[in-house]
Amino acid sequence: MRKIVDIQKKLLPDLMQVMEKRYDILHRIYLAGTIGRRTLAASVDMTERILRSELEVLRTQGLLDTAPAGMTLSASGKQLVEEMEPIVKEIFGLSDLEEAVRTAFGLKRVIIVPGDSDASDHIKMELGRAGSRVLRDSLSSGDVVAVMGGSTMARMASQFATPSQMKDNWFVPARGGLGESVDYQANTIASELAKRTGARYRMLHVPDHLSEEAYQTIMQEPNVREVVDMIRSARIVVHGIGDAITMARRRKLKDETKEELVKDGALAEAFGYYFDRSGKVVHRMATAGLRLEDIEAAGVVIGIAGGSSKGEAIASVMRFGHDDVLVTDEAAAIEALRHV
Amino acid sequence: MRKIVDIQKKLLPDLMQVMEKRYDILHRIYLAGTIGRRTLAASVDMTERILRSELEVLRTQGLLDTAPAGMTLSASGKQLVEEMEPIVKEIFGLSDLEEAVRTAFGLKRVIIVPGDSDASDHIKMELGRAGSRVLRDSLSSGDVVAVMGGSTMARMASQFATPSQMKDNWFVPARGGLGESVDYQANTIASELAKRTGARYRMLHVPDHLSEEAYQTIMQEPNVREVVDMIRSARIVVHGIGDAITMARRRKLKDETKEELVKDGALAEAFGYYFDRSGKVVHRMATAGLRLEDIEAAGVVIGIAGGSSKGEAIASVMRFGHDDVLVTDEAAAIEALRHV
DNA sequence: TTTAGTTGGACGTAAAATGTCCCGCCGTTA
DNA sequence: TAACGGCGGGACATTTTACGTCCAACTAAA
Repeated sequence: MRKIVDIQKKLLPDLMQVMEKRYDILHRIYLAGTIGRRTLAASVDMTERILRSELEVLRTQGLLDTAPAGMTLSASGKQLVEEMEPIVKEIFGLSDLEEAVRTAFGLKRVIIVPGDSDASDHIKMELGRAGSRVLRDSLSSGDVVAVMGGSTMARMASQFATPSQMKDNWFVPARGGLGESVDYQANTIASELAKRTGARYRMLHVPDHLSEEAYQTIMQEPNVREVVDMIRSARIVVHGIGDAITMARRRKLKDETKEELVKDGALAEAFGYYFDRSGKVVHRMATAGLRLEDIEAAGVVIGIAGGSSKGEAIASVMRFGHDDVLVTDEAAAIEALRHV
Repeated sequence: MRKIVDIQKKLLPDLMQVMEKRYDILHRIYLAGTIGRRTLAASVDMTERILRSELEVLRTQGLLDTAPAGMTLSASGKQLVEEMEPIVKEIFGLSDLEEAVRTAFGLKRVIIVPGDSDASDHIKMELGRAGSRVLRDSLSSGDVVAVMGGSTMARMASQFATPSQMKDNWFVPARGGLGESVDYQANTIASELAKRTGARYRMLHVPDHLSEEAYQTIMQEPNVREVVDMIRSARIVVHGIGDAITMARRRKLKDETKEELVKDGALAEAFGYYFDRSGKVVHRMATAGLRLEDIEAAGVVIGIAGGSSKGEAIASVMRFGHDDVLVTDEAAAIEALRHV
């Protein structure tokens, strides 16, 4: 059963949405017993006319009876709702969890894929796909998108699919930083996204750990300057979320810095910043690119991370409070809710 | 698995069509390896533009890669097609059967519901629902519909659902005939259909087995005359199909008439006529209403019957050759094909 | 180099979806 | 009993979407 639903989700994403909508309507009527169109419209948050079209379909299917006093489910309508409950849980079951996470961290939107990224590579891929969908749906014409690095971001990029070319979009790395493996660098990811979508991109080649002097010098370079300005004007920011200690090691921070991080209670890392349990910034990576104020100014900030081991880190970054959208998996979501 | 799909079909009536269409597209690309839009359009029999919209969905879902040389399935697209093959067989298995029956009897359209009406009442209901759908889809504004009696027709009527009122349609009994139980009389069925749809109806109260004289007299009655004229002008005729002997018994024909029927090889009964194996009329019910020439003149003739026991009778009536649409079940269809 | 086939863009038209308003009906309440 | 509020459903202008059609740019193979 699981299988056919998965297939349908891939093949008929539009119809699945419609299905949810129609089930929602039926379910409300089921609960209300008998209810009028206008009342119902308010309750399921649709305009009256659009609801009406849906009701016509349901009536055609014989699921709905109409009387002057209002609408009621027919026998087969009631039966359908009852039979559907477990199926709906299966298909849309994570929406409750999504809503819980959304309100817990005050986010605009939360997408949760089923499973645990720590346990299976397949889930990691799904997470990437979900992330790419969110990014695609957030994109408007002319948008500049700043992306961070990391393996999750790389998977997101590799799963990105677009119906048409996006010639007037830009992808840029959110920050410099060449320390990591090339595949996972923000530069690489920005360029892959651009290639997959027909968009344009810019790279930012600024080494980590620059002295203040060298930093100032390199920032004088017109082409570096130009890229940095573009990064700072990004309307959309997409980033992964990491464990602070792991990230520090991967970035080869000095031992004393690492100790300092531990002392300050650094727990999570995102877009070059290190956060403690309460979401406070305790350290920042020394490189050019997106600053905190740019993140605050960005239109849409999307965080992507999954796996139960990252739950706490995700909670920490979400408490920081500048993300709009979180894409995660079931295990991480449950774990994150424990650390609200 | 069957169950979940059945439920979804109620909520999304065109789910199957869309799914089949998209699968078909993917499958062709799968077979072709790499193929262009125009070639593909011809191969799946769609216009170029409509195919293009579908392709966009598939591309968005990451199932499809596009290159200047043509389109190819992505890895997950290939996987999807492979996973779908058995599912498609199960879900769409009946469409092959439908096509076989359609061509065997030269019909315009065949609808087959899974199962055997003889075995389960549930299937009988499904048959009724399928029949009501066909009738609904055939209806145009202003149509006069002549319906016959019988338990299948009664179930069809009770399952009829319409999205909106049909005030300018008429339902009339195809023939007189009061011999049977009231619930199954054509008059009752016409009135129920009218009530369920907001359409108008006329009744025809003419007893069976009238003498020629009485028949002529009753036909002089203006209101009888009027109804009969309306019946004969019906654009749509809907009828069940019965076993000749059973029907003869139910209509309380005289023993000698029954013997005659047997002698003439009467096998099936439909709209008051008895047919032999080859589809030739061997007897007619003596009552007012639709004549053979009216059936030939009707725009749409819909036959509804199911159950393996009726397979032969169905084949016989279909050979008669004036039906346009057949609604039946899996068992009857298989049986009918044996008697082509 | 030519040719046939490909994608993607563009655009006017047709069709469907939608917002909006109103009417007549019915049960309830004053 | 009369007024009222909520009901379904009809109607219609308008917006949005789908669709048919044509064309330009490009590529791979002949």
